[in-house]
Amino acid sequence: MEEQLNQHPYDLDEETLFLVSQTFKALSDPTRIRILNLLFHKEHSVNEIAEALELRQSTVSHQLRFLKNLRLVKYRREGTSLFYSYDDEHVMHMLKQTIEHSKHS
Amino acid sequence: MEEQLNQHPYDLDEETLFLVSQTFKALSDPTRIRILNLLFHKEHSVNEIAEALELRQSTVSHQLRFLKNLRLVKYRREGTSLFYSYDDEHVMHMLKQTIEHSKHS
DNA sequence: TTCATATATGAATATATAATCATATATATA
DNA sequence: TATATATATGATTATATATTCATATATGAA
Repeated sequence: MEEQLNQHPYDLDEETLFLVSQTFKALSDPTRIRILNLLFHKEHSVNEIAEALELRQSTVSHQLRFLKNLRLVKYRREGTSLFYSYDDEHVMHMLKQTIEHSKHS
Repeated sequence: MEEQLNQHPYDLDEETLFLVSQTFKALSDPTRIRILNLLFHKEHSVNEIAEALELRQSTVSHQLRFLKNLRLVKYRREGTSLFYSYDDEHVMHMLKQTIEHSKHS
């Protein structure tokens, strides 16, 4: 028997609410935005990202794990390096649009 | 003389970064998502929102202030009631798309 | 196997944030 | 003016989150 906590006609069910909030939360942090913005152009290794954005390696790694869990990025291995690239066209499109929107405001 | 803190070619300037992160932060909280989702259909007073979503009046008021500061909602007065409606088509479009996207995943 | 390099992970900490309570403010009406 | 109703606000608290340091793990080369 399914739980039905949301009986109001114009309210969202919990699962949808969680997914939507998580997606936008991924895009709500400046560091994650900068990382994804870097990945627009091409894939980058963890160290490349850290150097380009002047961030600690562990900071980048933690944030990449966050993005990976939401399937917003993926990676391929090359030796000891992991090259990350984006993995969600819809989210990247939203990000790009909002960046353009913000630049002109 | 303008400050130039971001010398890296593929990085974003601070102002854009702040605007983008704030916009997505507005959409990253379940309560704010539910409020905006309610406003898709029509304007609502603060109490109507609180009742429909089973939230405290002060919770709704605080969140509406947050959304108002970002110009995502506006209001009109009618007696002692304030009727809130959305005020940013771009953001509402993103929200709707992401909700639909999440419902089907 | 040993060493070097790249990345991931866990714990700790500082900060941000959402919800709540109590109360203030504003408007309308008697 | 006095009262009722609707909303806003400030302080508090609990929770979530980002960053950092120290260290573990994994891969490749010598």
